[in-house]
Amino acid sequence: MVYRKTDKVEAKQQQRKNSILRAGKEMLAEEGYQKISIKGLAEKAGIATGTFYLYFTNKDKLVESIADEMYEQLIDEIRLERSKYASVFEKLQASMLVCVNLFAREKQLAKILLIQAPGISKILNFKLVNIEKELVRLVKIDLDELMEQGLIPGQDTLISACAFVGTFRQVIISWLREGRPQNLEKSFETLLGYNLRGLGKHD
Amino acid sequence: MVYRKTDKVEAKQQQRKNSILRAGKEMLAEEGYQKISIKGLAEKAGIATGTFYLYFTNKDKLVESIADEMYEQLIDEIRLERSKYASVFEKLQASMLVCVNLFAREKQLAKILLIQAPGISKILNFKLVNIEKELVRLVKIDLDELMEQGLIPGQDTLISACAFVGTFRQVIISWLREGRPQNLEKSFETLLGYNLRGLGKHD
Amino acid sequence: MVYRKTDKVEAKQQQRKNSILRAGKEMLAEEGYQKISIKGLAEKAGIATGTFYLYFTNKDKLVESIADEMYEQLIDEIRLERSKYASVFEKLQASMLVCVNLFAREKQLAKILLIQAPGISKILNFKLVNIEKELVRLVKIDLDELMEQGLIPGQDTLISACAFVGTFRQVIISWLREGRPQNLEKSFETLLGYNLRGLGKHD
Amino acid sequence: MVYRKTDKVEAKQQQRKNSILRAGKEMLAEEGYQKISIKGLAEKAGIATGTFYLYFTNKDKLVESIADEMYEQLIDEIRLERSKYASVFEKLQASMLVCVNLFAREKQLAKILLIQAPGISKILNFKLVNIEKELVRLVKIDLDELMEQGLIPGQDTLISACAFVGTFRQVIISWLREGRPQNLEKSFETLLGYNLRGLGKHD
DNA sequence: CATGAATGAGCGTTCATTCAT
DNA sequence: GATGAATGAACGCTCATTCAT
Repeated sequence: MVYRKTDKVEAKQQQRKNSILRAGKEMLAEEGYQKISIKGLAEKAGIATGTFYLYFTNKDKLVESIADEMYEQLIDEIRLERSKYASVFEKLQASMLVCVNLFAREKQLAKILLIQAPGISKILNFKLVNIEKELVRLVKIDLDELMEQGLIPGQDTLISACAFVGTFRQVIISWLREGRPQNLEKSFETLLGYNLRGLGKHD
Repeated sequence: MVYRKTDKVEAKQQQRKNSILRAGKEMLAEEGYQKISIKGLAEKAGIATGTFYLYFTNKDKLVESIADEMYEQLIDEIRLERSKYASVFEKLQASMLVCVNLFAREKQLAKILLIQAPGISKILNFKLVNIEKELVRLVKIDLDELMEQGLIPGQDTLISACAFVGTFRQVIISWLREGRPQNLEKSFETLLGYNLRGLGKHD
Repeated sequence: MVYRKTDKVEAKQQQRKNSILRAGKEMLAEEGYQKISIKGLAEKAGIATGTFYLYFTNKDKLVESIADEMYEQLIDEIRLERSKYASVFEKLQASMLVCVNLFAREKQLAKILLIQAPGISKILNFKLVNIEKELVRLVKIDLDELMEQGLIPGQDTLISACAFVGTFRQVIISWLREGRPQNLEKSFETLLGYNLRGLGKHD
Repeated sequence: MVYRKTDKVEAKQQQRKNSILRAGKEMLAEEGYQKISIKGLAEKAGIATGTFYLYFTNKDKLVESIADEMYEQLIDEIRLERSKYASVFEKLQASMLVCVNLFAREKQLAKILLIQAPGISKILNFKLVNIEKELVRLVKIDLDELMEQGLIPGQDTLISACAFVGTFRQVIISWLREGRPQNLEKSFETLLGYNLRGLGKHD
């Protein structure tokens, strides 16, 4: 991608938009959607309340943007990481590692996605839920392939995919809420083992 | 004193309280806490707004009542069911079966607990989260015992307990959101197998 | 007046009405009109909320009744006491002494009349104000007579009557609010002297 | 930053604040505290309900502001006027003349202070009562001094101060309520004479 | 374009009054 | 007549959104 030389104004505007998004994520992670007041958000972003509406149609649209950004960030990283491996097992493993690492790195994102998602406006919830669904879908594709290849026994891969994702989800939630396990990334191997056994992976 | 609180009156009142609770659960399941307006709730329950306050101190207290009710319902059923079995494996299995059956029976309860829990007033969120934590705690106790008895290999039982609960959680969420798997109860065996393998249960 | 033999029921009802009036006065003196809730009033009077409306049309009417009762009590006592004396000076003196003694005896009544009167529904305020006006009117009649008799010099008796009543009013208010002077009745002589001098009473 | 708080804007805001205060005083004088509804007040002030809260924290704080304003206005005028005279008699006279003139000029203020004061929120009542107490206190100081100087005979100056203030209070109240005396300021001399005689001022 | 004061619909809650029992 | 649960209008207040500057 070739960068078009943006003039100062355009840069400033992008910067403003980003500061709004950043403030939005922060508040979404800490307080939940309803607690966000545009006045408070604007203050945090260093702008006037009215300015917010120059960048986002309304409160809902801001949160939609946050969701879209999160979706892209997660799926892009997964795509990128998967491309580095050849075997489906490795690809599957890479997918989950990306999630764990991303969430470990960006707690905020994790809180929004795994904890705050509901209780938000219908449309936003829909978007956030979609991220989760997409992850299960990707895992299911992998499992179907592994089954076809005879690397795992025949099974209801929808259930298995849910189970697979669910184990990670629950551990991450525990880590977010209670700080246990202390080191999320270290738990990855343990969890992966649990799931591979669960899938009945042939040695 | 002529006015007597007759059985009929008392029955009517209990009925009213229940209709408020029912309306509350319904709205909580469908819309989330913040979207509940007392006016709307009262309309749904077929009462005047003021009447609500004869039965509940305020909005928060209603949701607390719902949470408490759910907590008791779930934990009581688990306790009862566990008492029927002797082996830890059977007890563990019974615990999860209770959950699956209860949620299959009371979709609303499942939605509130698994989907809407956050984004609710701090105190309520705390209560709902506690239900989940309690479940993980109970499973962990079982796993610790199984490990001691040498029925499963040495492992980080916190991770395993999370994983265990997480698989059920995710499948139930999928069922709630997308209707798949169609028959939740039938998936139980599959899911149990996945987890027993994951735990490394000795044959 | 010959007492008609009332049956038990009628007695009970009068008793009830009185207990409502008593509770009303108490609350009016302590809290002011707006703070009176019918529920609280009923509780204090030992009746059910609905019962209140069997005895009084509404909240306003209760307070009107209280005002009427107070008016009669004060004016009747004044009339009675005045009748015991021949000279106008003595009658005037007797009028004020009645007020001071009554207020000293029934602090509640004083609080309602001198402190809480306004801020009450228009009509009630009107009634309470009338008590005060009546007192000034009575004093003015006395002063006019004294002037005619040449016992006090020529003067604007409206002003003098207001001044006369005002001195008592202010001292009583001070006593109600701050407890000073400690003994209201002892201050009567002092105050009377102040006013007689003020009126220019010939020795 | 393009938006600048220009003088014009600031003037507009001060004007708005004043119109709220004016509406508040008007309603307070006519209806009493409890009858003020923010919606009604806003309507009278020509603003939206929400706008009120940009200028005052809440209803109580508005009335506090009104009280504070009144207190300062009265006490300041008294201080100023007293400073123009040397003898205590003149100072005392000046104090009361200020009151009479101020109340004659600002009927509203008089109504709030002398008629509506009670029945208002505890804190406000406290403030308004304090104005009255302060006046009595000031008068008492003067009387104590006059007594020390031998210009008036020995007496209970608390009672005398109350009496003194009470005469003015009652006349002003009569003027407010009934329009009599028609000309308040003309009555001042009469009233002053009454009190000086009452105090036993030596010729 | 940026601002933040202004808006007013909508919230949770109270309470004088009604009415079925 | 007595009861107290039920009613719903009205309250003080908040906050997403608009718009004059």
